Amino acid sequence: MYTTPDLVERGGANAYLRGCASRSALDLLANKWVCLVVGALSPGPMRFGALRRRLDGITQKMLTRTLRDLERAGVVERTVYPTTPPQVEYALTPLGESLCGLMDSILGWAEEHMEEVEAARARYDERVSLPVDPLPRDAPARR
Amino acid sequence: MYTTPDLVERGGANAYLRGCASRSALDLLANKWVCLVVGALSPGPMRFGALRRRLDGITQKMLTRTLRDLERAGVVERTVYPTTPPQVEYALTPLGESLCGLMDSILGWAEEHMEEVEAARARYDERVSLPVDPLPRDAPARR
DNA sequence: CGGCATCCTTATGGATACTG
DNA sequence: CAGTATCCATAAGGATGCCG
Repeated sequence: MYTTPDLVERGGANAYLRGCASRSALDLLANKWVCLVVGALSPGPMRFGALRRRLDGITQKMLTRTLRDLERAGVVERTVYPTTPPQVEYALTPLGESLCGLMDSILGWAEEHMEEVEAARARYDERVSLPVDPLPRDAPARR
Repeated sequence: MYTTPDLVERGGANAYLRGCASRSALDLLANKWVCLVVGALSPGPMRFGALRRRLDGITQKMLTRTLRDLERAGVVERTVYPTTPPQVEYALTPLGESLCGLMDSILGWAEEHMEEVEAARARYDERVSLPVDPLPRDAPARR
């Protein structure tokens, strides 16, 4: 079981309440594109087009919207070089850089555990597609 | 600037590609309720109703769906005690517990930086609602 | 108590076309 | 190049009612 004094402290009474820091942070961070953009900018500033190519599959619309949200939140900084054609470069602010560790942890967890997740899903789908298998009639039933 | 050998290694060439581990992990984890549920279960197993009360504002539908997804992914385990009325208890699996550190980091980041985010948003909204302020005409313009 | 089923509204996000 | 604007399909998610 996972517990730390800190978690007990923070997770106690009214963590997870509607307006608290964790909730608003998750409103910002619990977003696929946000995480990917921050991750992509970790190594250094990047132009719009480069970001788009790096984040395979993102549409121009979603990239623009995500970058605006992050700029507004103070996580990225947008610099326009008034050349022709225009160049727009995005970089993490110090606040944005404070997220890199987090994003890196997610990446690490992904590579360490996603296979296990896939396997669990396969087992689950296997089980639910089975006919009613009569479990042994002792202690708590697990589906 | 944030760089680690690891990040350069992992974030190189084709991280963030469509089918890779990071993408599927984000499909699972970049979800408000998923994070909150894992966080809520960190201290120990909890019954459905307790979870619902703890996660202020979640609907029964979303809680059920989230728990099913997590059960399928092997992150939580569902145990039914066939009493009347029925009791259903949810607990993190070892895989689920491997996420606690991550969730805790997010909580920590939130409490450390969300005020700064709010402030940045206020400044941003201030700036964009201003009339066209003529910037000094030197190097790169920042919006 | 812990769901599932249904209806319905809103948000998300893709495709496409146009612009400085 | 780096957007903005528009339209449209689908998904997310809330409200409500019923059930074992």
